[in-house]
Amino acid sequence: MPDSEYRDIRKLDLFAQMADDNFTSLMRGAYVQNFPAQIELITEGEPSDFLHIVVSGSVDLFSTWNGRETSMATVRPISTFILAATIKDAPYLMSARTLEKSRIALIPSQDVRAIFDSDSNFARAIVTELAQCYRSVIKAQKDLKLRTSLERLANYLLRQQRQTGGGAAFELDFEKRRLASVLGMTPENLSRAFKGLQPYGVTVTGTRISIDNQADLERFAKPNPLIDDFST
Amino acid sequence: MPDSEYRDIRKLDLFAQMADDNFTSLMRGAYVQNFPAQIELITEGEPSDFLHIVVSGSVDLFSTWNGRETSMATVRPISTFILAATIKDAPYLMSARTLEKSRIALIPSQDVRAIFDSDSNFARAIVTELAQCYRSVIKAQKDLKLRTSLERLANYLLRQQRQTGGGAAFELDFEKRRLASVLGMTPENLSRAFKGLQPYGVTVTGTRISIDNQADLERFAKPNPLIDDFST
DNA sequence: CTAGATGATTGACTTTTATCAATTGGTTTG
DNA sequence: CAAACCAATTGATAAAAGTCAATCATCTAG
Repeated sequence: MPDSEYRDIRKLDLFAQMADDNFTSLMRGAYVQNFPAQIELITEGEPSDFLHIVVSGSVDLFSTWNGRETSMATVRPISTFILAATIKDAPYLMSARTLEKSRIALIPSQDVRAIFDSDSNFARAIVTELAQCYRSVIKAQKDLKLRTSLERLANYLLRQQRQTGGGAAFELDFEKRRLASVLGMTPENLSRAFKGLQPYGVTVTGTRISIDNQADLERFAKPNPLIDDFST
Repeated sequence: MPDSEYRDIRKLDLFAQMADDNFTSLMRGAYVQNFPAQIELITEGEPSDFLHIVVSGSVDLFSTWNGRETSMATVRPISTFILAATIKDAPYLMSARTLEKSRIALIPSQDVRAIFDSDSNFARAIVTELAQCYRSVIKAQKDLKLRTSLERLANYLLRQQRQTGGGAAFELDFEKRRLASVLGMTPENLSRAFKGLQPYGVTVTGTRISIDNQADLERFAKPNPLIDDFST
């Protein structure tokens, strides 16, 4: 693993406070691999052999049932995924596939569990990370249960706007079909939902979104930190 | 706090492995209180001052937005709730109200955080608990995004059946209006959904459910451990 | 026991969302 | 360049779910 990557991973909240020895030992057992786009990295139901870290590129976490599929989350650098399965030594609940050419670090789950047992700083970091993940899913759940698809889209746009710096115009960070899946609707419906937001001053040109009337959109979307603020 | 309750709490996975001193010190700062039914114990958005433990009775975790309300989960004895908020020292994401007369233990959040820092067995238990909670919400999320309301109800009934021992007939464990909310539908819709399951051999009499054709219902519901098995 | 309250159900209707089919528009590739 | 492909959009329709109002059933308080 190149030194710069090693240092980047070390800087992750999850690893930042742990003992040097333990980090080194974790990394000794780790692979780093380049994957092309659209490769299925893990499949739900399989045992969790590795904790994964997205070093570059991006990864889609998705689930299937009865021939249907839904996108649960997108993982972007630099962060980990399937920490809970690793810790519990339980089967993956979600599958993962690369969205683009990606570089992924794989740390054997049993190493993670072993060092978790011996390094209390690492254990604490894991707690914080898991609590964060838990709260994120709860927010997603509230979004899904309390809002219509139009409201979900409106709030998604406002979040995306904030995340890209707050300007009136910004780019969607993934293709619309997957945005639809993330938001829990069909692509056709997303198309119509974008139209439905026109009266509130939303203009769409390809992947470019322009919010022409911030106040109107916010009045409609009613964003709420207990749903939309991913940092707390 | 009566001795028997003290011992029951001590037996919880979360506290079972921690040092005696630390447990005693946690409990010294704790209150135990009896609440009547329908009392709002915590309100979403408030700072998380206490980790709560349901000693007896039951508690509904729910959320609201824009005048709408949805039931997120039910907590039954003996377990804790809002652990993630306590650990992160972040605002509650859900409100909680007693469903019936309930006995609740309240442990000051700062005590939990302090002992979490010093007792690594406790920290480990918290990790396991959080990972469990996280995976439960992911399952709920999959249930919601991948299934229609009829399928959710069918699978709920099968889960409930298993949980009550597996017999063909069993009781619903809460009122239908709240079941509807948990399943993400309106009470009217739940009524119709029960009718919709009649062709698969489901009979409803008040809160009593009878599954007359197990195979048929399962063929329709297609239960999946990665969604419906809450133990992994 | 009865009146009142509350939850459950039903019917009629509307809204929301999904499905299917066809078209558009851009991109890739032989 | 043209064919092939694929995501996105659009229109027509169907299915799912929500809303509103009325009624029914159950339970409880006086």
